[in-house]
Amino acid sequence: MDFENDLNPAQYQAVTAAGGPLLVIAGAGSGKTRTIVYRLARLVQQGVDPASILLLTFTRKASQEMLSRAAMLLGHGGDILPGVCGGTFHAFAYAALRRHHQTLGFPQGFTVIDRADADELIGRVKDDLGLGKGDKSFPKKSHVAELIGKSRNKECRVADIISRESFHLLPHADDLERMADGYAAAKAAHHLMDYDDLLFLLERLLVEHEDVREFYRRRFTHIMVDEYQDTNRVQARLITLLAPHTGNVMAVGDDAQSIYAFRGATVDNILAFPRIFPGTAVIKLEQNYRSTQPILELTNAILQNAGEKYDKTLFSTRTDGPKPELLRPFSDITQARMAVVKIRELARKWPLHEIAVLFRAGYQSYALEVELGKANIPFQKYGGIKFSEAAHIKDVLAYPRVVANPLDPAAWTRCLSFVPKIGPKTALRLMEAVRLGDQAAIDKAAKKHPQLAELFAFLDSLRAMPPHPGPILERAIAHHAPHLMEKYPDDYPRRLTGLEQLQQIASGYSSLDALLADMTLESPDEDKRKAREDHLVLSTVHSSKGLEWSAVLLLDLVDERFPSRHALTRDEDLEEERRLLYVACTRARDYLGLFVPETLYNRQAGVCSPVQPSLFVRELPASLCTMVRESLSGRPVPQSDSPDFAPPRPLSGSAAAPPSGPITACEPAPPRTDPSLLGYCRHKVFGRGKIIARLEGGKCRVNFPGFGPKMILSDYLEME
DNA sequence: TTTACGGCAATTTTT
DNA sequence: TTGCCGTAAA
Repeated sequence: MDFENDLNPAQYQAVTAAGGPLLVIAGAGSGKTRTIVYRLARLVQQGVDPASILLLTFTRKASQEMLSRAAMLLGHGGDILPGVCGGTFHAFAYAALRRHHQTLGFPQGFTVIDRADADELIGRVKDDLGLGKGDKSFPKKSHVAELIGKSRNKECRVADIISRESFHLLPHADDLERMADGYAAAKAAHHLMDYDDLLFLLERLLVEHEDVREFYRRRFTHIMVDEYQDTNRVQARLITLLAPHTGNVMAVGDDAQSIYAFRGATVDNILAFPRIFPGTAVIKLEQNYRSTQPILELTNAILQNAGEKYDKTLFSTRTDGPKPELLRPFSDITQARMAVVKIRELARKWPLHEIAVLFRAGYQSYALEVELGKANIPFQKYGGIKFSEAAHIKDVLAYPRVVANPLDPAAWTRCLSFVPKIGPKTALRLMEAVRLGDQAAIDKAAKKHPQLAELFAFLDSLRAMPPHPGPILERAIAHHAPHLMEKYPDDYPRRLTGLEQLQQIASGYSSLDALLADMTLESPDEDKRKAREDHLVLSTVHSSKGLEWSAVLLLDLVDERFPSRHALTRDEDLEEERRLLYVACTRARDYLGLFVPETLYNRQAGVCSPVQPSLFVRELPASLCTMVRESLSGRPVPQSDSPDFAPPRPLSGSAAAPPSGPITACEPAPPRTDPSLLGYCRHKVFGRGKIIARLEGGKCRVNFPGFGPKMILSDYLEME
């Protein structure tokens, strides 16, 4: 290993830094992973026992990649560096809690629940408290779950979250607090833990049990934390608690890439690190190995207007390359077609899997997905449903879950839902009967439903088996197969294949609990990146973190979409959107294309309305990109003049026809008396009404039942 | 109490 | 488009 040659001076400094706290600010594409891997390898080479190194990462994939690369450096072949304890905070917390579960008063262990299970439980709490019945203004259970989760991650009251970002729910604040309490109580009663509990409970374990804390502080002499900018407050406290006596805590991150504030991550952690660990050496990695200089100039400009940060300016030795392009389709609908044309062009230069299309939110790629289908371009979407979230997987896992924890309500309802005539209510009663050991009630129900007796017999037989996940899963799948066929008649074979994969995964485990926890903590959503050969990549910006492509296209860079309209009111939210854009643009190696549609199609109104380019695009110096307009044929046309962000002129009047094709997209709007514009509409005060006529000045005559005809500005109407 | 159906709203990001 | 929720029928 030739550290000096393989690394640049800053990287070398980070890799060879002596003991003590170390903070590495690693700009995008600056060889962050390389630095961690080399440091890991060097420590081991210097005789540090791998088992005394703790490597905390954001995803399991990241940790595996680092460990196997370090092993390679050390000449261990393709193996993963043996002994190093690596994984996510949640997975580490789970392992620790499991080890010490008696200490914490969970003699029977516990089950980790995912977001869907939490939603369900919260729904039940809502019913129990009799809240929200017939009240349309009461938030849905998943929304409530979100609020509760946020309050825990940010460590404030639910009411605070509400008053900060959902003030329309303030009338329900008390009820929502009660639900948060009820949810916590329900989890305790059923031996369940959600993601947040894992972290808080680990903290409690370490604070209250000095012996346990000392155990870990001695066991790990070196702690390395990746993506430190995405840690929340508990996670930072956990690091402090775990910090070894040697003081060897290394945090790596980039404050400019902090994009998880919505779930409690705070940039403060990385900014405060040197204060919390006095004597911290701070090293900045600023040389970028990924992108061309023109792309970096744009990304640096995006950061220019950011608030508090570690100042850094990325530079590259790759001075060549085209400027980023600003692509201007007529609308978000024609954007999809224009993107396909662009993708075809890029695909002449790079394989498809070197091209990615990124967007702010999952739904923004729907139109493109349709066009890609028509154009026969294969693609792979990231951020979609994960393997372990697929319904059939959860269905099958419900059986072993009942075996592992007979108090698990979500698991019971799932199993029992396959017995005809048994719904949520009966399922709940049966679970109670099981809990109380009320054999009479169970027998009675079993007599009534023959299939129920079968199910109980089956579950008992599972319980009687030795606790090996492999065989248990095999039986569960066999038992479930008929239901699968019934539930997914056309999709049956594909899902069965998925279950066989699950069986494979399960047989690699020796403990049922560990399998179940892993399935909720880190779904093996595989290395489909490399596995699927030549697929275009579609991804949300969040899921693109840490990845890179030769060419990157970014969709919908207009106000309300990116930045998202939810982020427009508060400054800190807007700052996060800016960093999100920064992350997106820094994924590109050679080509970056930014789509800025001139109009957005409004489905309800059936028209396209003009939009402003994204705030972040507007503030960019025009010289940093090239503008390309959409021609009538859908082909891009380079513009000789520099970008100009005067608000786009309305195509005709206040509305244009829906863009069904490139040509019709700019046909003149129909005359104002066109009957197609005389449909039904809604008004905040008068309710539903019928438009009788369109008048000058954007006004309409509308007939509201019960109120009679009124003259209304169409801005105040919502079309149906 | 279950199940089927239809209306209706919403649609950010996720360990 | 989906998916949630309330309603009505069985």
